[in-house]
Amino acid sequence: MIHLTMRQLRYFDALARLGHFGRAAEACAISQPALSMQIKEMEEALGGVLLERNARQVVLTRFGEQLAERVREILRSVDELGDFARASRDKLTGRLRLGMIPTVAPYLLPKVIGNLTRKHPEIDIHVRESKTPTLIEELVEGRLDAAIVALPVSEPSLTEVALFAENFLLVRPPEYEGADVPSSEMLREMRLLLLEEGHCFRDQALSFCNMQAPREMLDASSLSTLVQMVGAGMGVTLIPEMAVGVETRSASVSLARFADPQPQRTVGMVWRKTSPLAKQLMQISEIVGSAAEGLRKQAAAAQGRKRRG
Amino acid sequence: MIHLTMRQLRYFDALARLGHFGRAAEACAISQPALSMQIKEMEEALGGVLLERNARQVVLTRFGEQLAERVREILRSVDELGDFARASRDKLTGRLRLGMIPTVAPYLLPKVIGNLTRKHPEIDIHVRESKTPTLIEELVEGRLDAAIVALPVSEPSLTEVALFAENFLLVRPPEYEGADVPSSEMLREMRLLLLEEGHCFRDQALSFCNMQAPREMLDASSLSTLVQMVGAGMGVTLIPEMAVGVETRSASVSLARFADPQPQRTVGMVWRKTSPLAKQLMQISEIVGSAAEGLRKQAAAAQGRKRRG
DNA sequence: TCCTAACGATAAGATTATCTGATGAGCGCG
DNA sequence: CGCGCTCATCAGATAATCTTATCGTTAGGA
Repeated sequence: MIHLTMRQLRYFDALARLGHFGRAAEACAISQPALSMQIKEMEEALGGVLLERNARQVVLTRFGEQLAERVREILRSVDELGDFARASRDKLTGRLRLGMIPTVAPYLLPKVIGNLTRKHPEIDIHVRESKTPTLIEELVEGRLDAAIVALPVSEPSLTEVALFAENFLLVRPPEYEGADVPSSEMLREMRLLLLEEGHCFRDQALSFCNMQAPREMLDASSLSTLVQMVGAGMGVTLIPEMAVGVETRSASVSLARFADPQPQRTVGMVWRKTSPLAKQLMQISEIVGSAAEGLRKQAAAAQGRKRRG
Repeated sequence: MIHLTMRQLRYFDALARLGHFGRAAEACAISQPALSMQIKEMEEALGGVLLERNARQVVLTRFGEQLAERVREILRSVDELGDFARASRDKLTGRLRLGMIPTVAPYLLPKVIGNLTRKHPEIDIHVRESKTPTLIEELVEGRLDAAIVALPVSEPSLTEVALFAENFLLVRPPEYEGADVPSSEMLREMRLLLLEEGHCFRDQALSFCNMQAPREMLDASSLSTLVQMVGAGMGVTLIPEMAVGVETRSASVSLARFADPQPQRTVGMVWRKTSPLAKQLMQISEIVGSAAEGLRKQAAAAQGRKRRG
């Protein structure tokens, strides 16, 4: 019977991911020779070459590639044993790797971390901010425990829970204050500023206006930048309610609410259906949801002040 | 992050299976203290008690039980990495754990082992002889690579390939030689000797006669015994064609073939759909099939001699 | 009630596996 | 042609794991 160790699997996984002995060793917090040796032993144990060492790079053989997939799956299961153990103890404790999209994170995160650590001091939150596809991939692969994204995700292996829905508000240069709110058709005639490609919020905004992406190449990398651009008179944009408090506080822009049906998005939390933390995550989603609720109330108040001010 | 080793998983698996530190240690080919230590470390790593050490026995906790299931699954995947590696090398080589039912094994096995090792000298065949349910269980759990049983098995996780169909012949005491062959209805009036419970061949025989099990408690544990009992005038029985050569050579019994539709069974080979050896197993099934073909020709010749002799 | 056998836990020393740091060899690039 | 980057190899150090011997507990029989 072939004798593989967990070490070998972990090292190989790192190597397969990074394609570089030195960096993989660093990721495993060991020296490069240690990794080389384990990989070599693994190849001997399996009786096949896992990767080709070309001068400038390391490439997985077809065999190595297929094996890497299986190994990843195994490591995921092994890591889940730990989660399962924690869940069995039935307390909200230990590491929680949480992903968030960039149009939610800056506004929701402080509140979430505050509420969560207040209610569960033993919890150890690691947050990663990425766009939806990256988050989903990491989630499915077990490198995240849960993610907060715009729904729907429609990934069959994931459970999704809606946290809240929020409207999009129109941000215009200050001289528009009090002007009529344009319909979605009229928006198409205006210069609409957008986030760069890959942000789901960009697509949602475009979809509301029922338009293609303009080819102006002025895309911003954050909502904050967008609002600044509007303040500079470069055009108009949309932002989610949640961002109102933070983003319009110090900018000289005019905020307006669309007529019904207002554009909106649903933000929710997703996790692997098979996650042993399911029960805990459901609890957490409630905490996050109420944090968001509080935030939206603040934002509404801020908008009121803004409009009156 | 929790650090579990493959050792710990293997030792725990053995312990969960055997429920006994000493025997589990023996199964792992280590000393009992070594196993105790690893289990203890595993419990510490997971932060939960895996089993209760009562004075006379060890019992898995609910947590341990659930964990054991996951661990088994993981170990199965890990072991399959080896199989996968072999399969990738695309040669028929290495260990092959093959199960067979007792009404096939004694007749087919010598020929199969001969043919297989002749064509593939590097193959290392381990055979286990058990009744169908045991074989299927071990197969599904990854403790066997393939099994030869009577079809259908109807286990959704298994692939089944028919190897051959064989008729059942009537075995009577010698004085019946040349007498009319009874119909299946008439069989019910005769004293039909059967294998003990659990053999699929017993059920197939009963089903052909369309009858319940008689309550005579004379069940035999092998076809060989059955034929001897017939020779001693205790009744009649059925045997599969394949057994004719071996079982009636030295017994003074009369063989007769039923009128069509003759009773029969289909013998086939099964393996996990997910087995990385699938390709190889398909090849092997062909070799086994042709071995069986040869055997059945021999058996037919033997029957001819018997009838004439 | 006491003794014994069975069982799992513990401890000390030996053994094996794994790691580090130094160094070597192959290769692309300036 | 030598430099820098990369992975492989080696020797000695360190850490993980094992074995043997022994202990404490408990159930069952004398």
